[in-house]
Amino acid sequence: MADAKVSMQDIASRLGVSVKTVSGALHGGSIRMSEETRQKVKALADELGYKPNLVARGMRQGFLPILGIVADGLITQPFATEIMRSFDNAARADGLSVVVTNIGGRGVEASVAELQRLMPQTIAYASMYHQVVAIPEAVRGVISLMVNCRDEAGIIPSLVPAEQRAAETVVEHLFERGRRRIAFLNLPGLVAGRMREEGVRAAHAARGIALHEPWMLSATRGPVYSDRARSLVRDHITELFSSADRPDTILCGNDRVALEVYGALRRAGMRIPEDVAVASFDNQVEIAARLDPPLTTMELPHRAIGRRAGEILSGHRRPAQLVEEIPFRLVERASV
Amino acid sequence: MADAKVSMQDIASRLGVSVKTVSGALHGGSIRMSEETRQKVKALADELGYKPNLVARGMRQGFLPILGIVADGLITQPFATEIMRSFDNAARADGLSVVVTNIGGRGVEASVAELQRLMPQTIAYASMYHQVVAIPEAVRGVISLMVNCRDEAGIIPSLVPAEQRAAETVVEHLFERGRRRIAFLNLPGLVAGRMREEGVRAAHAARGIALHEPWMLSATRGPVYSDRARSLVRDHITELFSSADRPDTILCGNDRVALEVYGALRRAGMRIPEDVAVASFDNQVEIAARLDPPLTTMELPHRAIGRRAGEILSGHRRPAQLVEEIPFRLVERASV
DNA sequence: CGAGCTTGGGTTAACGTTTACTCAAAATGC
DNA sequence: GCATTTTGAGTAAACGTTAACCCAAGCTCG
Repeated sequence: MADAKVSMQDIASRLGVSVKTVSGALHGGSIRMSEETRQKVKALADELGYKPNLVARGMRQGFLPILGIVADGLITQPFATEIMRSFDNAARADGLSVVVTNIGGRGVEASVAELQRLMPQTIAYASMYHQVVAIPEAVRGVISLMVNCRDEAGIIPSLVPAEQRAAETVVEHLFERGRRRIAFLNLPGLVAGRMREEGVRAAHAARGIALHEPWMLSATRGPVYSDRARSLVRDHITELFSSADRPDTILCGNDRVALEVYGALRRAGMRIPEDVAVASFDNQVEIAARLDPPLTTMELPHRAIGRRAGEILSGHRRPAQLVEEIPFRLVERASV
Repeated sequence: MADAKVSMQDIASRLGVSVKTVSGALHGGSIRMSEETRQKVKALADELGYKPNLVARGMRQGFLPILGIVADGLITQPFATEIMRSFDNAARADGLSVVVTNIGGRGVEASVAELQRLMPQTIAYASMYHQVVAIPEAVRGVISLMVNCRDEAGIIPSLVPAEQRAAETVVEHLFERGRRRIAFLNLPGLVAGRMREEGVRAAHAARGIALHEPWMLSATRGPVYSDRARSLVRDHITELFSSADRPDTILCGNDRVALEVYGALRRAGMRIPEDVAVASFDNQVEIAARLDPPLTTMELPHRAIGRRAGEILSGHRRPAQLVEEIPFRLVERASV
């Protein structure tokens, strides 16, 4: 109908009431008012196409319906856009807009300061990968949730993937499939890597199956797996299959490592899964689903993390505990 | 220093001047005022760590320092995050925040309405891939730039990749490398595909080299290349190399098609580039750089588009013309 | 039936900025 | 030296919304 901006004043004068009456009628239940007046106001507001001016309201209340995100590499890395997407959906359902600012080179404090200019309702810190972040004390009070990471001081509520549990699950799954001789090509430089190793050990212990210590290997020289580490993976595979004492399964630190492992195994003449099973973590679908055979992998719960974060930040739920762990999902494909 | 929010009023009363004086002093040059007062105000503002309240200013002026983006699949598709990233950088340099809203299933009007609630300074429409979009008349006036797409009515300034020019460039490059018999596995359902075909034809015409019509092929059945079209690509390759009249180059509609072509050629026993060269469009690095041999491809100018869009939207430059074409870059690798 | 309570709604003042208007003092021109 | 212009800065209103406060009328209850 009408589209030029309609203010409460317009509604009020047409109805011969005061602005406060209009505000009260539209605002909700708490203000006492006759049902008749309320309906009258609402009807006219609808008819005129009234949209509240959020900026004016924001000035009054001291904040805007905005959810600020300090993104640590998030936009940059396409892999983690899942988080953003489900986050965005959850926020929109509550009438909140999401404003993202990348840390870039600036540091957390500058990023938070930039966000605060728009007076967001809440600010969250979201990381592209599972890490432990040192949040400067000055901004600790203003960040209300850590997404896909934890703060070093252990003060801010956090949402992280249940790494250890995921490792236990996949190892358990391998046991069920009759695999007993598992080699782990881990990424030990990362938080996720360390926790997954714990899980692998715990799963073995729980079943009373001995873990072959020399098979706990590193897929990387530095902290992160990169193309430069390719040869290292190949060497590991060569070594593993040169002796008679061979593993029946290669568990990989992530799908990219698995990609390399596939190549190395093929070169070594091993068939997957007949001669050796391969399993992994992350479920980076561009890799995992396209490998031949498709890769069994533990899916990072990015979507669930985003959704949960949205719920918490828009106020529907409180975090279950200070560090809430979100479970992975086992994606069974043909490699086991 | 001081961090509790400092308002102009605070500065004014400490200095014994009026608020308007403070506003004038900080606002810039146009208001007449003694240089002494101005300096005094600025100094105290600095000392107190004054940050203007953007929301209050926004209410007064009717808009916030926000750049609104209606994203058509942009966040979803990691491929195009390049645009967003350089966009974000350009905007931040001007003190603007970027607010993105995904169209999702809602349609343009609803998305624009949502954005407008925050009173952005300007709104742009950004697409994940080069397309022609029908912008409803109601919101035509409010969208000031089309990014990586054009509006059907030809009214809104647009920034698009120079598809035809890119095709000319790569074909020219192939000619220079001595290739004369080029087969094109195009994506004819897309705007980009149609324009690239024009370019391929134009490049042949410019050099007076005959184009072999049966080699202008489609890599897809539907409009977009998907995994389902794999077999079609394989069939084309088989066919092309079954006769004696063979091409010496396969130009692919995009890198994913090239990926499939690599497989089909290998199966057919053809070596790249010795027996046949392969070139492509997009430079999706995860594919193009990792293929063996690495793929020569025309890089989509996503970063340049984002940067240019940021410049235009923050007001530094006007678009050169209604539809501004941003050139691709030839990325030479070993496949030619 | 009157005191006190409830109800419905108006009045007014904020929130922090910007800006149109005003006005006094200083500077300039004759 | 007086009239006029320029300069510097104050006053006040406005942006749209919310909220503390107030008041009048009707109600309940002893």
